[in-house]
Amino acid sequence: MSLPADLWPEVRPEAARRLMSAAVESFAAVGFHATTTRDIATAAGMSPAALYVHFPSKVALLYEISRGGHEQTLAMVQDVIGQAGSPVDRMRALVGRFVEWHAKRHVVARVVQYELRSLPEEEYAVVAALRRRIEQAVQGLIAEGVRDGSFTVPDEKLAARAVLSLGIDVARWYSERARKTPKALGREYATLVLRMLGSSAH
Amino acid sequence: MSLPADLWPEVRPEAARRLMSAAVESFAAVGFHATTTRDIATAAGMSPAALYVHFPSKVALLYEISRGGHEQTLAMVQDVIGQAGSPVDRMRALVGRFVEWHAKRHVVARVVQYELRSLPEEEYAVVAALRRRIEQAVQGLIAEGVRDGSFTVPDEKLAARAVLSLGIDVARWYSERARKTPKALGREYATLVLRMLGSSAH
DNA sequence: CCGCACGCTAAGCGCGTGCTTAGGAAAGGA
DNA sequence: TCCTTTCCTAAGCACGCGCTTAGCGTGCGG
Repeated sequence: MSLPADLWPEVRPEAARRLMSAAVESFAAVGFHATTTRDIATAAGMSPAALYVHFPSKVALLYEISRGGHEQTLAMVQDVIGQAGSPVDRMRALVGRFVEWHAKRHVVARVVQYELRSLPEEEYAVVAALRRRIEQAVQGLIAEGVRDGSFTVPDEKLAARAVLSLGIDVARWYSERARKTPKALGREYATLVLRMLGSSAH
Repeated sequence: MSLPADLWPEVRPEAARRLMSAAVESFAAVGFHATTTRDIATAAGMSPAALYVHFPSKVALLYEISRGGHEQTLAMVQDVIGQAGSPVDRMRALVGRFVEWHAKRHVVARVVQYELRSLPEEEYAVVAALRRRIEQAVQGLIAEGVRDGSFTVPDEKLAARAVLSLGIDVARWYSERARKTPKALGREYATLVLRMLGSSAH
């Protein structure tokens, strides 16, 4: 379960990035509370005290990872939805990219999606606001498709939730041993989603 | 977030059941590792030492909850799939029941679905075997539908995984504040799934 | 009525945790 | 060449954890 060094290329110094990478691996593997600062530091090739040079606390490290991952996801969703194209085309692209991201980055996606409750209240509120924006963007796209007749769903909010569920749950089960590439998975899931939304154009 | 006392009616004595209920609540709320034996015992109205009268360890408590939940789920899946009826009818019933179970029992479902990695290796193997049987049963039903022409999916295994993902992810987001009842949610998700599987009979 | 068994508690143990502190090494700038 | 800053380590602190133990109370059976 390797983590590309390009996950957070902008993080400086390199030692902080190594700590984040080590933290992501362990948070994904065993969870935030089962991960110790000694685990993180050792995996980063440092002593436990070094963690506190770069981060104020262990949970601050989780917050950086969580916020960054959510910001990346929101930016990607907004980028796709903001493109020109029919709701069907944009939904196909959105699901393809969303699922691909969760498959390709399933390690960090697992932390992003499943360690929310380990965040303190204020930090959780920040991340929850990002999540709402993602869901609202997807729901908006579905509403557009309903208006122009491409989609037929009785409950737009529920449909948005189902679409996101499929992508989010990829983080739970995808692994390097999966036979399907992230891109292929994204394409197939896009087909499933368009059918689910009642689109005949697929 | 209340838990019906009928979740494990067969567990005796009543003190053990109170401990399991308290454990489920806390495991669902903050996770296995963030839950302490003092948390569990206090919520059950006992001292920490009392836990060890009924369970050999904290993780044994988790295993009881996890195995029981998986057995209930497998029994329900096998019951539905074993009924007479077309693949479309049985899939509609299956998704309806599966989603309803995860919504209604979202607290224990959250423990069942998201605390697997906290189980020791041998206990995990037992639960993983139960999960494979669930997935194989769903995949078998999809294959039947493909054979009789009711479903059209390029990848039966992936379709089974997507179907289960929708249900499993309900455990993550459903709450008492959800506007939709578990039964209504099950019905709507069944419609979405039948469309997803390419069935026109819905 | 007495003794035994069961269920529980109070108190504690040994260990591991998140985080702190004092000091050292290396690099860079004056 | 010397001083300052940055990054790190070794060592440790205070606390909380999972679990154990000795003893008590209650209920039941002989």
